[in-house]
Amino acid sequence: MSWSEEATGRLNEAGFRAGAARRQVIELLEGERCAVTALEIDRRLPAVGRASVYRTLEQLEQLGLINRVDVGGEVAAFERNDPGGHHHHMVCVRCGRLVPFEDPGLEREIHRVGEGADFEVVSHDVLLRGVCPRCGEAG
Amino acid sequence: MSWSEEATGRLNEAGFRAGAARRQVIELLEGERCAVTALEIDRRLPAVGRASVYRTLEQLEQLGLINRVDVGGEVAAFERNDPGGHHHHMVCVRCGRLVPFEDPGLEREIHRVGEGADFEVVSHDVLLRGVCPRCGEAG
DNA sequence: CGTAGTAACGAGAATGGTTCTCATTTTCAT
DNA sequence: ATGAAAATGAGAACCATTCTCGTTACTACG
Repeated sequence: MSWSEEATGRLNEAGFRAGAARRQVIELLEGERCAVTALEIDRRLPAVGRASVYRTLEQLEQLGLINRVDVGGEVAAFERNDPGGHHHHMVCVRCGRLVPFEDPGLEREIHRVGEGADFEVVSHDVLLRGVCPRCGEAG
Repeated sequence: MSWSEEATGRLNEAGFRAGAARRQVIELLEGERCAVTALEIDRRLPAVGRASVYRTLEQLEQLGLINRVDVGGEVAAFERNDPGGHHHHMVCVRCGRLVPFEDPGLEREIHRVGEGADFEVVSHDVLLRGVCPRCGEAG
């Protein structure tokens, strides 16, 4: 079952009705492997109102179907929560490019830290900041 | 040498003049062990203009004297960069409380990931989200 | 010690992402 | 089909942040 089918099903179970705006936002997210900002979604879906974009993102986030990604504090970005594709991000401090990576060893270590903490940890984020190969060459 | 003395010295070297607004912001940060938002600083320093708060934070960040901390995408928070006290954060998803922690094993693992990456990594952040002990009791 | 040049400052306007309001449209159980 | 209630979109409101600009204050120099 694809992520968009999973998402539609979970929304139905949660008591939401069908609607064109939400369907389009979900389809767009389905086609993105990494994070997209709310405004980019809005720009790419001229037929969908801003309010609906934000509403849909909020609903999807609450159901755990997408994750919010903070890379610089300015704008929030979102990506679908694919259980098999858990990853983190490197962001280029020069050009802002966002590159996903995964690392099982790092995951194990984070899990260990969570076990030993007072908090009941439910999720985590790792962000590496640096210079991407393209900008590194450029000097 | 205290952090505020270090900061003042570095600002002098960088060619900045002395000024009352910047001094007050630095003194406030000196007294905070963890992250504070720009608006909280503004509220706590009525004699200092908003513009000066943001200007000072920008200058301190560029000199590497403070770090920006993103915990939820809404507002940016800042804390002094204490070389001996590198740490990360756990944020409570219910009450928003921010708690610092450090873990050498995790640092090693992040360093290893950075070595193997295409990026030339210059800094990193880790954020654990969960329920703090206080909120966990409350149900 | 005065002075001039210039950086630092504060008030308030502008900006831009996000959230809210509300009238209209669409869904869906009946 | 029909009607109650959810979903939607346009635009206003909101709020953190940045910008503008006239004023203040620091400091190098005389």
